[in-house]
Amino acid sequence: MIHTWHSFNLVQRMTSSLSTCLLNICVASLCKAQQLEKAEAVIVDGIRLGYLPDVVTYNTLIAAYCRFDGVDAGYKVIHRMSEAGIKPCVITYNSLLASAARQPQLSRALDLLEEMRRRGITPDVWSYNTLMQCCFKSGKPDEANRVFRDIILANLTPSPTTFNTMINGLCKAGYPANALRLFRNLQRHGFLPQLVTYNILINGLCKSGRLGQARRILQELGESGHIPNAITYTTVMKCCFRSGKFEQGFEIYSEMRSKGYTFDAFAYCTVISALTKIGRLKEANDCMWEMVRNGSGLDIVSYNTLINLYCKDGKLETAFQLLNEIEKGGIESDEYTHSILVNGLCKAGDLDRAQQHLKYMKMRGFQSDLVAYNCMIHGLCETGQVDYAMKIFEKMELKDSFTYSSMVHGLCKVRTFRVASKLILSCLREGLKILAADQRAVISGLRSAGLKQEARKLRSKLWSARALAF
DNA sequence: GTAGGGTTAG
Repeated sequence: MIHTWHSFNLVQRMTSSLSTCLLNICVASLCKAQQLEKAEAVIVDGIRLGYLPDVVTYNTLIAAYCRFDGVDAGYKVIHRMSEAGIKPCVITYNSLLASAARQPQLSRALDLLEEMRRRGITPDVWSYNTLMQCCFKSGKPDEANRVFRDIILANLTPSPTTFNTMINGLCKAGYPANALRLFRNLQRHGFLPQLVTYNILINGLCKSGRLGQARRILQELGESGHIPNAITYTTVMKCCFRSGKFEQGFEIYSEMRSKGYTFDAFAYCTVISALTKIGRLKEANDCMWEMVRNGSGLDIVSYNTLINLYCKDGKLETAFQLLNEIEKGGIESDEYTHSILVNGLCKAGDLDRAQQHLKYMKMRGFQSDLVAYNCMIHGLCETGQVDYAMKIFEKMELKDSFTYSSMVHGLCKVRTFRVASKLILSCLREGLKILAADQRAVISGLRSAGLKQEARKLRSKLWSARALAF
């Protein structure tokens, strides 16, 4: 009797776990298809029919809400989870943390961590890795470093991701030398770099102009036994384009093709923008159509690349049409999209419309409109409206070396060398550099205008600024 | 449930 009862119980348990498993598969596939409301409905129906959800069901749902709609959306599900009598676990909170890191919202991430501890859920190395990533993305490398030290000093075993996140974060924060030092230190302590690690480092070193070191790491990657993947190829290709070695970059592109690597939007955009930059528009167009044919679901970066190509090809109306279409399709444009368009309008000589578009950008409130303003300054100077450019220049709160260079260049064109010289000096005070050609133009301009004393003074200031740069 | 590559201006 007892034996029968026991088997019955076992069968019941097995059936119920099987039904939960089915439910989870169903919820996961709906979440993947971004049909979150349907997934929730399935959970409700499931409960009615005896398919009981478990922590995995809710974790899947929360992860999807976090990915598609942000932390708050994910967090709301925790209440429904509790109502169903299921307690969140460390994975639940790690999804929420990841979402906070993506934004990034550092204070939110710290609150979540605190809440975990309060609820008796011990954060694991994933939680801390994510927190580190969040610190880096919030522009706080020191905080990230502190978390890193905590991981090492606490009873947590750092994972390869811990090191990769740290190396990547240091590169992105402008400390590639520290990243390389950490990499070497870890190697000395027996850390075997993963392919990701090499990719991170090659990219970081290349972007900071350390081509020799990047090449050395690429060579080490070859000797490590890892097979470079499409990401490695795209990274190295981009490195070549950045340093003006276009032919070498295109060779890597051919090699990637002949070796049968699958092209994704990252690879296509790298090639299309390089071809666009050097005016090989026919090839850029061919590549673009190949991407459109092959690529499922182009994102805003891909569209920006296409819009840029249309602008450079003189097809401004097509560019604006494309913008309309993508926004109708629910993809949000960003500051790149509109800076590209402002630049296109300036290059086409339509300064009025460029300025209108700049106003529109301001109204939409993008993260930054610095590049668009720089294009405007440059465009106005090129069309002889230097005074107007200067007015805009003076109103700009944020300026960079492009802003100063364009303005100085424009002032030289109308032989206003004294003002140009003043601008160079304030540029130096802000720690920015302007193009050497524009520096020379101002010095020789001052001289030719008989302002020899001022020319000498500017030259010596520029000289000491260069001397102090390292 | 965490980490890597792509888009703009002088």
